[in-house]
Amino acid sequence: MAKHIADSTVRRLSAYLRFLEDFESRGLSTISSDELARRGGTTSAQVRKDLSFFGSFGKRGLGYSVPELAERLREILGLGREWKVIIVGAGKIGAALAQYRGFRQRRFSILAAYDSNPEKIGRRLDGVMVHDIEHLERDVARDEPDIAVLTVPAEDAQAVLDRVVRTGIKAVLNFAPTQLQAPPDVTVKTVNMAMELEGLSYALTNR
Amino acid sequence: MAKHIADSTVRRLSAYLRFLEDFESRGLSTISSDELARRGGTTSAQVRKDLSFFGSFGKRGLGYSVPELAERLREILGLGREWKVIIVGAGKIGAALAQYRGFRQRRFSILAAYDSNPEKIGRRLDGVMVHDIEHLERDVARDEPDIAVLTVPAEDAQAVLDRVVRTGIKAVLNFAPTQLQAPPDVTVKTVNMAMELEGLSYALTNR
DNA sequence: TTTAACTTGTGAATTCATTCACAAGCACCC
DNA sequence: GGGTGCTTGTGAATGAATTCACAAGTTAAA
Repeated sequence: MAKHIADSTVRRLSAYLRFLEDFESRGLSTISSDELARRGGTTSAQVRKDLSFFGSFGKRGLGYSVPELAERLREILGLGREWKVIIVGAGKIGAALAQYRGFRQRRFSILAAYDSNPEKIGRRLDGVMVHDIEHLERDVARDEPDIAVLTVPAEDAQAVLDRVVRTGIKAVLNFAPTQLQAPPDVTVKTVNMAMELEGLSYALTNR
Repeated sequence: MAKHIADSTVRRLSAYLRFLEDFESRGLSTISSDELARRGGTTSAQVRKDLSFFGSFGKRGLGYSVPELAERLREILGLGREWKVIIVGAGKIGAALAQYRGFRQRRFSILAAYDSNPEKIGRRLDGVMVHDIEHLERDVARDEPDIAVLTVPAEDAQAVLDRVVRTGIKAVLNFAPTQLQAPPDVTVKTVNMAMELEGLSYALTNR
């Protein structure tokens, strides 16, 4: 990939794809940047600029072919294949994620969960087996998961991340409310509910 | 508030506060912008600029007083008071949130959960009672919650948000993977795991 | 074929956010 | 008191993201 694409752009592409799939299922064949923008809470210029980083997919005067654009976005986002996921931390959040439909819909397949608590090891979270974290390295070498989801307490998160990174996994989704350090070739995305809540508190206070 | 403060700035303030509280508990009395930046994965200039929007809290040559800056940040973020929260949707994610420690730590107190499924109504999620959503309007009028957390299926999210907005609630944390429309005086923050996962897929694909 | 109505793709302009760079202030020591 | 070493606060410079604005391409209808 020649140019660097902003994170915000990738997030919007992801949103556009969702609308396109909705349109696709309703049998619509074309859509304009304007319509896509209205759904995505942005502007038509933004939609066209976002897409222009990757090529020109539309027809002037007409708009975009829904199935074609959807397919191109799936390609760009790397959703044309299955991604293998492990969950590290079998607490409540881990359990909620194990049954989350969004994973399957996008062909993210959950291989296993890991925990250090003997009471949890051997149980199942919605069909996902909880293994002893001591087997993490062995299992990763065997199953080659692409993504690790971290749902461990904040105080353990950095140590667990370091361990995950050493296994060679290059993508991590972190739910611990803490800033993590990782080498540059490992992508870490953090979902931080505490931060969102404080954003709401700020908004409620300063108006 | 005179100037408009960027979302990214507020998120960083939130991160700084977390480190400050950590320092506070370890009894440290001062901290430099440089140290704060190292922890927060940013630069010292960024830290100072962020704080400068709200005043000047440091001492040249010395840094910032840890308890004082923490207190100021709590004020700025509106964390000096209790916020009342309701959870709408008593599925797995709602259940995970009901027991999430981060709420209590920041004095976000969960009043109740709501669902339309008769099997869930009357049960408890970690001490939080699940009520019939038909009582939402009555209960909101009585209890005056500040924040609604939406953990309903994506296809119901907009309708439920509209209903929540009509009760007068001005802040919503949405977990449904969908773009929601709300009036400008209502702040909606969306936590979209699907989008984060697709960001990881993109990163893994384009390297 | 010509015209009218649309809509894309994209440089240029603008707005917004981050980084630079340094004067000014403070603490400590000689 | 003056010098040294640090660190803040902030205008100015840079960089990044968004919006503007319009030429160029497409369809459909007259």
